[in-house]
Amino acid sequence: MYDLLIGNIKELVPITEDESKLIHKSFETVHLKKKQFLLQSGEYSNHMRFISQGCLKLYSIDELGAEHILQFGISGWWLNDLYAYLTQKPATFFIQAITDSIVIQIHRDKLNELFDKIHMMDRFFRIKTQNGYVALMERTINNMSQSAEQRYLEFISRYRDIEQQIPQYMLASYLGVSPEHLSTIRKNIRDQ
Amino acid sequence: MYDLLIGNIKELVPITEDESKLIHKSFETVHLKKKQFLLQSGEYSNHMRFISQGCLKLYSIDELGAEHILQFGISGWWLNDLYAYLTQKPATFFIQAITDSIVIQIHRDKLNELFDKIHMMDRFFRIKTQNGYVALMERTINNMSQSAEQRYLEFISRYRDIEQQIPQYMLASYLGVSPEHLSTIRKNIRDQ
DNA sequence: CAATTCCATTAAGGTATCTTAAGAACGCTA
DNA sequence: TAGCGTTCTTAAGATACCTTAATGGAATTG
Repeated sequence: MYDLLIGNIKELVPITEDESKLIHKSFETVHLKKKQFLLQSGEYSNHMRFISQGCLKLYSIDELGAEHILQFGISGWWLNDLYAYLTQKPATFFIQAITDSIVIQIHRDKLNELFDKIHMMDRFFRIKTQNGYVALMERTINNMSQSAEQRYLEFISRYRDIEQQIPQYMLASYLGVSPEHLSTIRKNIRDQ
Repeated sequence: MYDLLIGNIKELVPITEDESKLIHKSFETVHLKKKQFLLQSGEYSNHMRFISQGCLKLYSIDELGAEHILQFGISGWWLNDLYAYLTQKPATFFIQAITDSIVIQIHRDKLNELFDKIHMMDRFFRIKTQNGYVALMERTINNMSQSAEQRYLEFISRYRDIEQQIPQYMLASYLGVSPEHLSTIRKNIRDQ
């Protein structure tokens, strides 16, 4: 189960056998049932989280009670309310399991220890964060320059594996449209 | 002029006098006239860039020729097409001076040398990127959950110093609305 | 397996924002 | 200081997307 995590790290930076053991020991495992929360708004987010199995969503709820999904995560992805983690303020986001899931997480204190002991861990998270930043940048541009239909088509071609694990209204929330509108978009595509 | 850069680094991580000299030597200075380009789509982005003076914009142009501003940068900010820098692929964004500007930049090869020589530089860019990621995350949520008027009000209260350096149609592009609509938004606020 | 809740579809009317077009104000530069 | 390009404003008609509401099918639970 930890092979996925260690493999994920080794893809980007070299680590020794001893270091990978130390990393393994520093993480803990969390099992989640469908709809169970890993983090709720108001709580403190003290862990960096890696999805070993399943599918989760990161979302916020606005003043009107509407849910806005910022990110999905599946096996092999990192997922967190990074703002809450970094600032150590109460979270503004929720993280919830969409399907039964297994998450491997490390406490901030342990991670900071790793940063001091293993230079490559700093580099690993620098690169991971840069990649995450780039993906978010692309998404922002897409949201600004593309129609909902274009965004939908891009999502399903890019993340077919995610689309198959989530209900359609969640995808609508991620795309920033109402479920009804996503339904008519799909109808229009069908009718073409 | 480099004091701002060194200060910017020291705000986040400790570095020695020798290291700060090495950092200084590794950067180069670029002077830009208003409207001059620091990077154009199709070019390679081989530098990490820090704004010493002035105001610049990072934007893309979509298939219809419309400009979408992803980020402004002013004195003391880092600004780059991170995707092009990291992947070493041709840039998809433009970086252009809005006012006469001075940029301090470091070539990727030199920066990678610094990463190997100075552990804290890895950490510095990890934290910087995390902060940038968090800011972009907030912006994404705001774009999804707020009206154009709310986004405008938030921008001017948060970035008054930027608003004063840029024409209104550029702010419209950043907010993702037409200049005409931003104008009517302002009129509505006035009339309230 | 029946009941109930959840989810996707469809349609109608409403709202936010866009597009186009025109003119007014502003700020350079000759 | 006149002239010219740039930026901002206003308004009208068009469009994308939302809200509400109703229906039927699918999934979950007792």
